[in-house]
Amino acid sequence: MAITIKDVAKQAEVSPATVSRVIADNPRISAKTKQKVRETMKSLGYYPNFQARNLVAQKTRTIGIIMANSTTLAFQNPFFPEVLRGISVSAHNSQYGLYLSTGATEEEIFEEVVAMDQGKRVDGIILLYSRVGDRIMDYLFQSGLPFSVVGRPHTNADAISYVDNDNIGIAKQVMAHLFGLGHQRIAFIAGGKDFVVTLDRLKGFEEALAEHAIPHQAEYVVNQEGMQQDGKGAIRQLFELPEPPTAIVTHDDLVAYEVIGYLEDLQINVPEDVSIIGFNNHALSKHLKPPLSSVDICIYELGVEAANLLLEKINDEKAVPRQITVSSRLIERGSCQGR
Amino acid sequence: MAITIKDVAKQAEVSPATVSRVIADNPRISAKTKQKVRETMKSLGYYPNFQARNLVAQKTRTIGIIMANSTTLAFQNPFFPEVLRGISVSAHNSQYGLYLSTGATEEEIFEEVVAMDQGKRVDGIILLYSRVGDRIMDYLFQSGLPFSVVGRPHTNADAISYVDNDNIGIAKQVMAHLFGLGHQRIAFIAGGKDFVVTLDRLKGFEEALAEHAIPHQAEYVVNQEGMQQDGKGAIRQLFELPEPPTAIVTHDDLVAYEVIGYLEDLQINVPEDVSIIGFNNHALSKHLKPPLSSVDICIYELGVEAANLLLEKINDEKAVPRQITVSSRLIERGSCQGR
DNA sequence: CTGAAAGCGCTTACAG
DNA sequence: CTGAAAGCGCTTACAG
Repeated sequence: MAITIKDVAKQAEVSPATVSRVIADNPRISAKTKQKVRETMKSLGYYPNFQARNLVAQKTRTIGIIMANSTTLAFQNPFFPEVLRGISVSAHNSQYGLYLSTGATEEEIFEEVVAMDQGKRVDGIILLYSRVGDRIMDYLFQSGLPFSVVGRPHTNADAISYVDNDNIGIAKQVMAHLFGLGHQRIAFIAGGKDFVVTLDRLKGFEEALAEHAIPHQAEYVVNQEGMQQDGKGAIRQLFELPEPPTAIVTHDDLVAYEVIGYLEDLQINVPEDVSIIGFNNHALSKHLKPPLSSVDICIYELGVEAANLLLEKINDEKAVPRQITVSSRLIERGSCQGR
Repeated sequence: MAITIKDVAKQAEVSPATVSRVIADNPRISAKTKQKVRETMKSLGYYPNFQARNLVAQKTRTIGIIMANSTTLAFQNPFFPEVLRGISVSAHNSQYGLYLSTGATEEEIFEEVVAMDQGKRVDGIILLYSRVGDRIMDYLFQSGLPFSVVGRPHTNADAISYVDNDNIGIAKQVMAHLFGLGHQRIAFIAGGKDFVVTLDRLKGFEEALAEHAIPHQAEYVVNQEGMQQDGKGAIRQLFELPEPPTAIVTHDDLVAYEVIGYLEDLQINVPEDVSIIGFNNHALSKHLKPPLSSVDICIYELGVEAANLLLEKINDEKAVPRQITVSSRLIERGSCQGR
């Protein structure tokens, strides 16, 4: 059996209450007593039991992290580890621990969220994604449990603390860059279509076209399902169009390189024949050939700020929901060319 | 205030003890009572409080995950998310949750491990790496807390449950493949030098050379520190040797592509001038040019088995330590050529 | 088959 | 400045 507060109390010849107060560094305890109790704790190797402490304190100093369905490609790209790194740093600074969802299906994850909330397993939750009509977000919204989101919520956004990039704006900037190089026929390889980030970037894409009076052709948009089922075929189709694109924007660098691979098979060269821009600025993108122009969305900062927003709500019951826009910028490399 | 067991008891007109037994599905409770209590739980929206339950049960149904220093490049490559996915699946199947270390330095992580153990915050720990002379491993070994390791422990390996690839063997296989293609001067870009996985692969590398009576040249081994400080310089140096290598083995695919980038800058072509093989079989490696020959180490399985080993120890106090070797195999693509 | 009581290891008003 | 007591929300021998 582990050392308890009673063992320390007995050994130090004080009451358990006093030991507890020494742990909490209560100012009403004399320096002498504190000293004595602390020595005893040390000599006995005492460590407070978290379960007991949490039970009476009615809090856990733990943050729940909800990630999207782990069977998706979410795990392939570096978004998850990088955002987690940001969250870790912020949580660690405030002495919070991290509890991870493990479910593989949306149903399982939903159950976990309910259990985390109702079972008082965490003090708050960070939702690592935002999708349209998400049960989990709806549940959190009505639960009263503090939470924050990485990504703009599709509904009730004003009433929710979240971090996001200016996805519409950055998509327009990417388009402006391509327009500036003389491109008019631009394809867009989009992420999962129920993710708000996808909708926003697509909106920026379309707005940019509209502002330049370029008609929006649906064939130029390839959705994630199309890429996953038959990426090669999807790209081939794109270039069998009567007017094939001269530039491609993809929602992720890894996808960009996958596309570049298919293009090489089709004898289409990047950037000579077609320009390409990715998102997420993968560590590899500056080393590979061609070096990829990519949008750095500052994933680490997204994580840090999401954790900060959550901690703000945890620490202050009536903190007003805040929204943080993390900067993003296009990093130009060698994958685009004027025409 | 949340609904407690007492509320349910009152409403269902039974004792709290009975409600507790219904939750545990105790066979001594009549079907009728169970039915009644369950209905009441549902109608009140009752959820058991984990803290309370854990406190009395003296266990947490939570697994602690210790990852290496998050400031390292560990986060760049897909090992971490993939091994975590394996652990998640196994943990979820057994209804265990995951608690993550957040520390940025070894000291911080050590403190967390102690807190997880002494504070009874987790039922066991999975250590995601194995390095020489690791305080954390030593602590766990003497603590009595169940734990398992991804990677062979450097000391006391027989007394510890761990999963690993046959790193010596697979390194030798990689070498045999290159020998078979006629390569004799082979460079090795190694991982962190205090990781056991690095030592094992290096051992396989050296044994293979010895078996082929090829002298081992220290200049052909580039360690991680060298790559991180000045990767480009390190590769240039390699090819300024009087007898430059004709093949390169790297500890990770991403590093392989980084190297390939430097080689292109040096006007050295892969695979015509130099062959290259990576480890970890990154999702991208089949799409990129050149498609990279790579060792698939089955990261997901490593995670699954590490979790299984831990659960085995958690569920059976006196379970004997077991070691699991997860298969690994070289996947040949276009990055090697005979000479 | 069910209940009353004790207890898991803490914290925190309430007294003094 | 310190202690005795009650209580956080459960579980589990012990009775009956």
